[in-house]
Amino acid sequence: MASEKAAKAENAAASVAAKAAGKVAPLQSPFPLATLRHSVSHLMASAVEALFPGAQFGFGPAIEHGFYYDFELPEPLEERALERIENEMRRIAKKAGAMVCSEYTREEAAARLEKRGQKYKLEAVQSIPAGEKITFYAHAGWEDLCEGPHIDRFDRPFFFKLQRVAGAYWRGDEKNPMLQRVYGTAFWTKEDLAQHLAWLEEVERCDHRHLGTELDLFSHHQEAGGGFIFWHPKLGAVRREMEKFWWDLHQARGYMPVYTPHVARETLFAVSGHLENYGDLMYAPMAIDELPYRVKPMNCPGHILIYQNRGRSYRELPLRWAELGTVYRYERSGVLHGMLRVRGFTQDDSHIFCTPEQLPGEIAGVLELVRTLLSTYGFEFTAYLATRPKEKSIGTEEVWERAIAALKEGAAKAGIPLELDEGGGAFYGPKIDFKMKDALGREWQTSTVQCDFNLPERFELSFTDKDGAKKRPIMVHRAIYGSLERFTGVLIEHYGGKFPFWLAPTQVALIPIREAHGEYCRELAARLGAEGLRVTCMDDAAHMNKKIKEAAHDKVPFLLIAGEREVAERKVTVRQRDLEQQESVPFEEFLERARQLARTRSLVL
RNA sequence: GCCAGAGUAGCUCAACGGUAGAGCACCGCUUUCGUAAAGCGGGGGUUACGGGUUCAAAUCCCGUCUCUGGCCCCA
Repeated sequence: MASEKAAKAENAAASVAAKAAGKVAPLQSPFPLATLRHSVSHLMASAVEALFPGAQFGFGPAIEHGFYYDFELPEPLEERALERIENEMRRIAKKAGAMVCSEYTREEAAARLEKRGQKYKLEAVQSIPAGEKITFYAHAGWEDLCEGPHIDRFDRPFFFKLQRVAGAYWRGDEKNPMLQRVYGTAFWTKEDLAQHLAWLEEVERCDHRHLGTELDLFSHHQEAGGGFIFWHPKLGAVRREMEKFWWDLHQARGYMPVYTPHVARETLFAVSGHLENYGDLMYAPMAIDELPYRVKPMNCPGHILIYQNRGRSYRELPLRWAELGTVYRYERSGVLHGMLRVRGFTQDDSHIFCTPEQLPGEIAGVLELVRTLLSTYGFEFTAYLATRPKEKSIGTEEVWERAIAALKEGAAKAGIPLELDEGGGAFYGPKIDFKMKDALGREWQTSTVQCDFNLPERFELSFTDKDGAKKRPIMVHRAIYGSLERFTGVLIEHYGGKFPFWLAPTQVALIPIREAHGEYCRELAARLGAEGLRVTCMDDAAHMNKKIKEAAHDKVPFLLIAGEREVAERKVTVRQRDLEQQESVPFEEFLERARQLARTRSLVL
């Protein structure tokens, strides 16, 4: 078992490394890539001023894969203007020569910006703390307030591309005016740029929205409104496997299933505090028998009602209750995105009610569960301990300390290292969030474990302890998939639509060479089906070339081809996804292999 | 929600003021074939929806819905 896990992890790591290779840029030249990109953002700004006189400038930093610069322009910027800007950048770069840094006093700086009418830059210069240096960087007669650092000159070889235009609020605050942002990227070599662009193409190819259409996995509909996912049968099959796996893990760890309604009286959410703290994200009330009801945005109040239904003894704790609970949240239209950001989604939600003493053990249990689940899908992950927020939060300092200590202790027990996310906790308690890395090297937030001091208080939860005293239980919220929709969307991209055998919507396709071999194939299909495998028998009149093409298009893991030779020897010719070479094996041997792959939830295929 | 762009057959796209088209998919007939598209034929669109301009609108204008890229927020 241990070696099997190691093999899984190794396989996943190799695939991650291979795919991520595209985005790792080697360090070269005397300046880091981020410095080059920052300088190219200046170059772009100077080009924009040349082409759009009267432009106001915001900020223009380097970011993870490139840079951006925010502008306020007299006219809307269209994507097709990017080429013009690029050409102007090349023209300026040719004659630019050196990049020169000058230091000024606050007054001098303000005067220089005033002269050019740069209102955003003026605001920026005013917010530079006293005592800090105020510098400008200039090239080709164009200067910008900037702390640097920058490359020394523009006549070095470098390669860039402007990518897209977008809107962005000044200083990220939606009360401020919206500026136009141009994103781009830059590299020291042509090859690195080409490699990065190839990686972006690969990301595009793996986009779950495209694959979702191509593989007939899911859809959304204008008739239903944005943010609601319709799972097609093929993705339904994947989800059933995910749910089965999920439940197997939970059952083995002492969780019990609960089921709660989707709608409840508004008063329930008033008691829970959701109305007050979460109201903007909740759907409007509906009147039932003249009383207001709400669609649930979270599952916790429902689980609490079950807890409260009778007195609880310390003997029962910890209680671990789990539900695949579908919740609905009003998300602003602009944030919706495929399966990754939706308005209705199913959380693999669970609430653990326990004593303070039990907390570290419970946390360790959850973390182990997270690790087992994520690694089965081939994800690497990082765990972050999120501590008390600076602004409002509830609970005494002592309670927070104890909970954080319990989270740390639990993580140590489970052998999971924690990064620190200072002040990132919820107002009601500290938490551990997981970021998992997919095959393309991108990070996603899914799993979370949260301590909650708020709800037990609000609902006055209690248990009777050994000494007969009523005490307050601690509540742990945790979700591992987070949202089935989001996790599945990430999975589609992670696998590029090539689901491993255990998850594949169709696991095996049988292809008879002639009609006469159809009966043999149907028999084998029935055998495989009886094993619980998802099989299709392609015994219609089409030519076999076409069937192979179709099955390959659907990314079916195994094609079994049977003609005269196979029928005679009770064999099948196995054509494995993405493998040129094929082998002819006894059917029983294939069946055993398929069983094994499914049972172990192998990532190998 | 905000800024910008877009919505034509199931999918990918063409037509960009003058009769809405192609490839793939789908259906039918023929073909029974040894490894990634067999041949022939056929059906399918109130051009997202609603209004307007015009002799004439997929095409121009306005509104709504949905989507895309971002901002903000988040599972």
